[in-house]
Amino acid sequence: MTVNRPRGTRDFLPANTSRRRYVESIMRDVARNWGYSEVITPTFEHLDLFTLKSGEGVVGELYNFMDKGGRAMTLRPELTAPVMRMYVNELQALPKPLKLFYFENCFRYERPQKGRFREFWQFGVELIGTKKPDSDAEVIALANAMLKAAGIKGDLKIGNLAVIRTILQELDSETVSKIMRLVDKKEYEGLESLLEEIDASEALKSNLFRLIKLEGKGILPKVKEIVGNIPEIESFEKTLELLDAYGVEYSLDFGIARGLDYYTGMVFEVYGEGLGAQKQVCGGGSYQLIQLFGGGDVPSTGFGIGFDRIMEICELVPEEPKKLVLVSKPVTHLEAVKLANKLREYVPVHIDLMERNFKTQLTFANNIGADYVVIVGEKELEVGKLTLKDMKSGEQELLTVEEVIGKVSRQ
RNA sequence: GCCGGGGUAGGGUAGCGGUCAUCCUGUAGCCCUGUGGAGGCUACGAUCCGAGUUCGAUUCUCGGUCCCGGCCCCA
Repeated sequence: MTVNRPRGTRDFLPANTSRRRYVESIMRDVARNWGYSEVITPTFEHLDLFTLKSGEGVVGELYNFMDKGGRAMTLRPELTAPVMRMYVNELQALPKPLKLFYFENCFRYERPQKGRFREFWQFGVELIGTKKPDSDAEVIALANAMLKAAGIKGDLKIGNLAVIRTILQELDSETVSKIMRLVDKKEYEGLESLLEEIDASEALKSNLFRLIKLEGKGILPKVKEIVGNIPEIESFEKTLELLDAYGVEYSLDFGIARGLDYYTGMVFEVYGEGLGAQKQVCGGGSYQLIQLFGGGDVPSTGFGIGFDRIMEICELVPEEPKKLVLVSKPVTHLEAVKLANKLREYVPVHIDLMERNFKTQLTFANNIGADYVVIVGEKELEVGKLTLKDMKSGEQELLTVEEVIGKVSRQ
């Protein structure tokens, strides 16, 4: 009987793993260069953390369990809530703005499909303590920079929930949620019948439909016509101005509603090219969560990047280091081991571990795509040198250890 | 939770009620005890699981499971 991977999980083979690590390191570098610090939170948390944020309904999509002390726990389904919890628990006194990022695996009990797994990796950023136009702009620009660094082509759409909330202000919050959901999905027929059902005013209906049908970059004046010059628009305008300065390309979409209610103002999403039904690679916005977890009235802005979806369309390939195989004979093997120790300070070195004969060691070098073979044989040791063979050209020369090091570590 | 398409050695495949289940590739070893990529030989290795139909099931039926895509959901 063989044991298989749990459903919705993946094994990452060497080539894939090295690609993932490579892209990961590129994205980490970008975040660090923007002044963000990495944090790690626990793989599992109290179930409450997530039901508090997303409602009891999420339990169905969680890998939750009772621990041996009878506590309700769950593997984390996302990282914004844990990071906010961490902030409330121990980071409240740090100077603002507080700039954090994370890159961890998350777990959701869902039906797997293209770009959706039960264990998946999320890269994300949280900027805590401000909601000025500059902070919104920086977060969007950082998301854009990270995706760009990973070579991802996608559509960036930016919206602002204050606008739609202004239009819907006369309605109760439950109805607002329903409407936002339909707006987000662009289900206009369903929206129309819902508005009919709740007997919404003509003004509301026409304002709403005018708003969500606006597209493109220069629509802000029209938005002002619809909702008036509310302060949020002024601030939003500054954010966009800053984004232009950052050189970020985007379009506006006031139909972005982003699921839950804690998003307050700016929201944005990025859709990757070349993905299936699950093509959103990045989503974020400004939100209010800290109070919910027992902290102060502190605003934040953040985003999450679906790393697995990035890898699906990312074409970056890391440059592999030169590989070297040491070929030895039984009588020279100990010398070869000593040499391996030395060479491993410079390049990845393979040495025979299977007591194979000379020829088979060479075949092995060929099979693993070695760039160099260093022969440690009697003839070489007699004259205190080594044979370096270039596996591409087949050429070989007799060199001292220092000369070998010089040659193989040159690139 | 729902819908569709799938599941034959590690990877890729053929067979589709009836001899020992096909071929390619891979891995290990040998031919070949100091020179790789070719060739030959040998070994390893599979019908997803369970029930049913049948004299007989890899093949047909049902259920499960897993994979792929989609729906729902998407924090």
